[in-house]
Amino acid sequence: MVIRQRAVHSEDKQERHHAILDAAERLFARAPARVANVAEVADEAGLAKGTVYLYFPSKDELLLAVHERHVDDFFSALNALLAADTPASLTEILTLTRIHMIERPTFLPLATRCFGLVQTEIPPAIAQGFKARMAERLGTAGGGLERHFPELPAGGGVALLRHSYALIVGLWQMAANAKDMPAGQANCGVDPLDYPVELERALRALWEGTIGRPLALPGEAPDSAS
Amino acid sequence: MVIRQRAVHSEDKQERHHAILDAAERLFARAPARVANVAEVADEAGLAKGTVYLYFPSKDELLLAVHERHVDDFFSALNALLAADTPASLTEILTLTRIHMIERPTFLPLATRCFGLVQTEIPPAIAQGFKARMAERLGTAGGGLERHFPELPAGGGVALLRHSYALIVGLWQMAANAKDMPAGQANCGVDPLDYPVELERALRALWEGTIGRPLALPGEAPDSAS
Amino acid sequence: MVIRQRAVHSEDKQERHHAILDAAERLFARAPARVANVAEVADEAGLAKGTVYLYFPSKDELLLAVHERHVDDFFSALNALLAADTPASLTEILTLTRIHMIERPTFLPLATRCFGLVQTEIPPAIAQGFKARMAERLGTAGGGLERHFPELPAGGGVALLRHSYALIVGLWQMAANAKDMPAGQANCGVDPLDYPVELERALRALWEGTIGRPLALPGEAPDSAS
Amino acid sequence: MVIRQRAVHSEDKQERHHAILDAAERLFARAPARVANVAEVADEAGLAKGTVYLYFPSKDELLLAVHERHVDDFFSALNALLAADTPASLTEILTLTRIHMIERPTFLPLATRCFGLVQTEIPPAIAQGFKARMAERLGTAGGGLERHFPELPAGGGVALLRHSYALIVGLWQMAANAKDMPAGQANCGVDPLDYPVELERALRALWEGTIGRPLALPGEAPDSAS
DNA sequence: AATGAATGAGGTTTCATTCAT
DNA sequence: CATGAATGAAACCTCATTCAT
Repeated sequence: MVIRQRAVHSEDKQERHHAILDAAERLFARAPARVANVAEVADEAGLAKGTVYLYFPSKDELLLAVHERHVDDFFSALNALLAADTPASLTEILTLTRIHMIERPTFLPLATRCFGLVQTEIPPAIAQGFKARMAERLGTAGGGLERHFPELPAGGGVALLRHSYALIVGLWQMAANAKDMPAGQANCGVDPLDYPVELERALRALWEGTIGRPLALPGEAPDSAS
Repeated sequence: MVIRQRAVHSEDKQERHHAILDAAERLFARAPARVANVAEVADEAGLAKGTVYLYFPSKDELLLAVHERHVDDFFSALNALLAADTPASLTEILTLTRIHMIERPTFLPLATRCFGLVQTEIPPAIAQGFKARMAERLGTAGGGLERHFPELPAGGGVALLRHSYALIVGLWQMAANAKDMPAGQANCGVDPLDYPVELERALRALWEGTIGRPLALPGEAPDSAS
Repeated sequence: MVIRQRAVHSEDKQERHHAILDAAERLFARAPARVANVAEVADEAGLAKGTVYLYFPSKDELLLAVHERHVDDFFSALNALLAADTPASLTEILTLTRIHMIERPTFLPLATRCFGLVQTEIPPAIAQGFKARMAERLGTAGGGLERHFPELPAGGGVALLRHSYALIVGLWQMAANAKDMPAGQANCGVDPLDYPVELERALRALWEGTIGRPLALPGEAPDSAS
Repeated sequence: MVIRQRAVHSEDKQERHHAILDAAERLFARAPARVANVAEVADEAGLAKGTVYLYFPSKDELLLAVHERHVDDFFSALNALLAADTPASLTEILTLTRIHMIERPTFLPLATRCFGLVQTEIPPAIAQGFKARMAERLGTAGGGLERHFPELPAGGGVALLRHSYALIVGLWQMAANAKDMPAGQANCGVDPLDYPVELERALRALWEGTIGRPLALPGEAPDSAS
């Protein structure tokens, strides 16, 4: 066992908090198929099982916290992009998505899992807090989006983000399930789903269908209305 | 038809099979938050626990079978629509979606759950069979779609169906999460998500963005290319 | 399913009886590590599960019947040998043992298993019947032995047979357990147990120790007292 | 010594370990016919079911540990006897056997049961460890035996111990089965088997046959070669 | 006599959480 | 604060036996 000092100061506690989240994320990245149990998380963090419960009231809320950190990272980057004066392109937004969601191996499995948690396992009060914070981030980003794409009606930014997120999560689940499909004739002429490619196409179609005009491809001029 | 004490004939067995699936679905509809255990399913079906195992090799495969029946119902209806000579409208397709997925209270929770099962719990051979059957249904429907919407390139039908399904599932997960959001200022100007409405908008945007032309609203002329 | 005629005559029933015993023995020979379940036995016999219960009151008694048939075969051969006028040699007796017990792959695993059954699972009345029949065979053979080896006191034949059987069964269990012992230094200079060789040595020692004089080796003159 | 609520130190854990083994042994002694389930063992030890699994990875390995403790006790005593300078007599060895095997009511039923376990239920790695430890004990004792009985060839000590153990176990199984044999004529002149008496006779015969000279009876001079 | 569908008791194991130390 | 031993509910699955057909 690693002998660790006690976290007496608030900053130390923050550090522990992070260490546990990191450990959980690491384990999840290592084996996205299963959720590690608390003992493993504690071990990975160099702590004892009981200590985890000093920092998180339950395993579910720990998982939710990991997820919320993911979401936060994405929205921080998105809001930074949208806060700038220079018009943002769909391509730039897609890049953010790729970095924070697609290529982060834990984002999507965890998002899927947390959806169920918030529904059922998390105490309502906690769940509401989570939802409220999500709504706030969403509102900010949605507003920013509307500034960059004036075709969007009021509320259209939020809606477009929601739809996009739905597509990202939903398509990933399909892609994960379509993997290892039998080859040959058995696939009935249905190509296996290449998630990143397919997602970009789908998002582009969604955005163009929503905004009502073609949006520049990478390398072209920015597609925000000037 | 008389309900036999024992399912001796093949048709009786089919009936039992269905009865067990029905029982599982009923329980799941009653409490989508949790998956009933096998004892409950057996009870609900009026059978003994062991009997369930005569018809399904494991609990997971029972759940998957419920899900597959859902999916089958939807695709049957869709293919029937697409097989007709009269051009199909997006509205008609959306109606099918509503009936078989949105308003069937077990479809979406179960779809979400089964995604995880197929990934990890189901024996690979069984999982592959499931995926192959899904691919076949998808291929058929995708081909039909391409006949009705000639703007779609080869493979575009399958892709559009996939994207739509992704949107349906993903947005439902968001909507389920957004429910019970705190009212008042706390919602930060973000309206709670009305799933059916929002989904229809999103799907319409997706389809119009994909097909490249406006598709008629309900009450208007059919939008398939004549 | 194999459609079979009903066994109406007594001889037909005997035949079924045998068929079931044969099936059980075949399965046990195929996988001595586990006891087949009743469904497998029925299947192997080309019958339905319920039919097995028409011929044997329980699975345990079926197993015991297989074992008793084994034992019977051995004692029949032994008694035939001892009934002859020509003196029997230890070598001849060891040969019988080898044929009926050692090289019959089901004898020893089943003997071990049945020992437990008779103790606990079999109804006392049935168990007593089995024991009484065993005692009868043993008494006959013991008497025969005493005629061939006059050094044996009254009762010494039975005792020697018992001791021999104990050695056969006990040593087999040790040998079975010693198999797959780690090689190299780890075996502490203890050679792995070669059951047939070791058993012959042990039996010879036991018999010579009991009878009190050297008994001829194979190829030598018969060792029965003339 | 204070019985701690929680076993925090290594020695406390050893104690718990023992307590669980003791509980299992007690239950087995009480009803040798059946193996208690884990819940019963836990109960008997005053612990919860889960706690047993903190100390033993599975029920089978718990049983094997009880058996190994038995065997260990016997070999410790035997090696202590053989390590002494004074020559050991067969009588002394038989006494050890009686104390540790015959009169310990759990030794023989458990040995019989464990034989099957090691064959099939225990993971190979664990089983090999068990076998290796058994081989080591056997090798040590066999070597000691050869010092006390110089007539034994190299390896003869191990062999004699094996044969003796085989006789002990095998004859016990016969004796246990012969118990409750029907009285009167039905026994065909075969006396019921008095295990301790019969075993002593058989062992004596085996040892004399192996060593090649009469070994003193109790009360006589020591029979080790001087 | 034959079948095989139905039964349901019975046992093992996991793991989130608590709380004595 | 930190630990990790202890808990015990929860769930799955097998299979000998019964009995309606």
